[in-house]
Amino acid sequence: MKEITQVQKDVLNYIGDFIDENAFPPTVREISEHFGKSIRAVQDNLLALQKKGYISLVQKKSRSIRILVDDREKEPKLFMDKVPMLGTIAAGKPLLSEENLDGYVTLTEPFIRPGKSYFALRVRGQSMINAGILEGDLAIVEQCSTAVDGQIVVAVLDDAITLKRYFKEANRVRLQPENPAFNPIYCTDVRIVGTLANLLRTY
Amino acid sequence: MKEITQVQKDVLNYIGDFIDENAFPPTVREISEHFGKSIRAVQDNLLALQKKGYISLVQKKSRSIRILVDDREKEPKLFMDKVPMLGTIAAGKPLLSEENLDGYVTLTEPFIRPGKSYFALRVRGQSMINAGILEGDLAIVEQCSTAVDGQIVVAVLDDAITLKRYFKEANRVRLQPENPAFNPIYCTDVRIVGTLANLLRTY
DNA sequence: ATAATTTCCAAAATTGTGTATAGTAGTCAT
DNA sequence: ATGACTACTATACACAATTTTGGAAATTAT
Repeated sequence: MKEITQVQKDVLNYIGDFIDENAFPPTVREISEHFGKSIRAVQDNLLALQKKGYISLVQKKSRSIRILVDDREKEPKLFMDKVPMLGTIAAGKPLLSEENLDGYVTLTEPFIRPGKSYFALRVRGQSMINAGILEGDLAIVEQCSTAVDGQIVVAVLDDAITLKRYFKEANRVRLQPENPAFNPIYCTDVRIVGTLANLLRTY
Repeated sequence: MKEITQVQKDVLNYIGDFIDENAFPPTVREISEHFGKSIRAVQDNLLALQKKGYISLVQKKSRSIRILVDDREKEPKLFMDKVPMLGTIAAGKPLLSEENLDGYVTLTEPFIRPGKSYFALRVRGQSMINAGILEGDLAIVEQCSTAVDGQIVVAVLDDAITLKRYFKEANRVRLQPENPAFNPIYCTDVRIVGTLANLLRTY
């Protein structure tokens, strides 16, 4: 983004403040009156701001200033998104298909990050209890197809979906529960669909 | 709120759509052209909408329509709020004072609910490990000063703050850890500051 | 039934508004 | 030092936009 001058910044911020107050943008004249300078001066300012991509203008339309980049310092708006919640997994359907969908949860940074995809999954069973993952907890899973040793992953095995700790061994993959009552699962053909990003429990 | 007619509703919704698309409101002319009716007709519509409090208009200013009540059906905006995160607890200071504050986490429904107050607390120690609450987890606590037997509460004891399961006994309160290596705390003078509402763990 | 409200039209009056003309002057990089 | 950009004044024009004037017909409430 091109740099803008202090004068241009002042004009841009005035426009932003005006819109906040009035819900519609100011006219060129209103801006010129506010700063006590000529109409042409403001025109030049606006043209410069437009050329630099900070605002857009529609030819011959009144109050057609639209702010594209708000330069005013204010709390940065935080990233927020709906994360699809998987319900019962229907055999033979893609994981995130309509059939498997069970609503959405809305989460914000820093739990989810822009540019990554997530889904949510209700934990079933006691197999991860020693990792503090209880039945009914909501697992927020970052979608990815590879994992690092020791990571908790969501894996698909014969149309079933499971949450386990991942370990790569010589010719196989070990999916390790965190509960002595459960045995590890060994498999050669396993599909990793995501890694555990967050755990959410509601009391 | 006064009822509006279908014609008025159509005009109001068109204005809303126009603003969504252009970031500035339409002129009376643009509305009249869109509906293919006279300028005066639209003026009457606008005046009616203004009188009923759905929009505001500024005399003689172009594009000065401001929508006060958006009649368009759209997804209900979900409740969202910043929850203060408590850091190290400074002795002798109120719990939610500036000194104890360590930023905010933003959460949404259904984890937090409108009308209730919350704070967040980073879990320290292993004392609740058998309840699946690990060191480093983020506890979302609903502020309240009473608890029900068996609930996990945040209690203040001699300027220290602790997360335990609450049990009322004959002449005292038992704060029960969820770890056999820890002993229960018995006290007569305990202040409950909240109950555990959610647990959030980031991997 | 009668009043009040709503909806609409055409045309004219009055302001508002974007844009243009014709300059002056300063800064900055090449 | 020369061009590119910035910033500004003052005035003028043409079209845009709000508002007014003076109606008429349909609907709704009392």
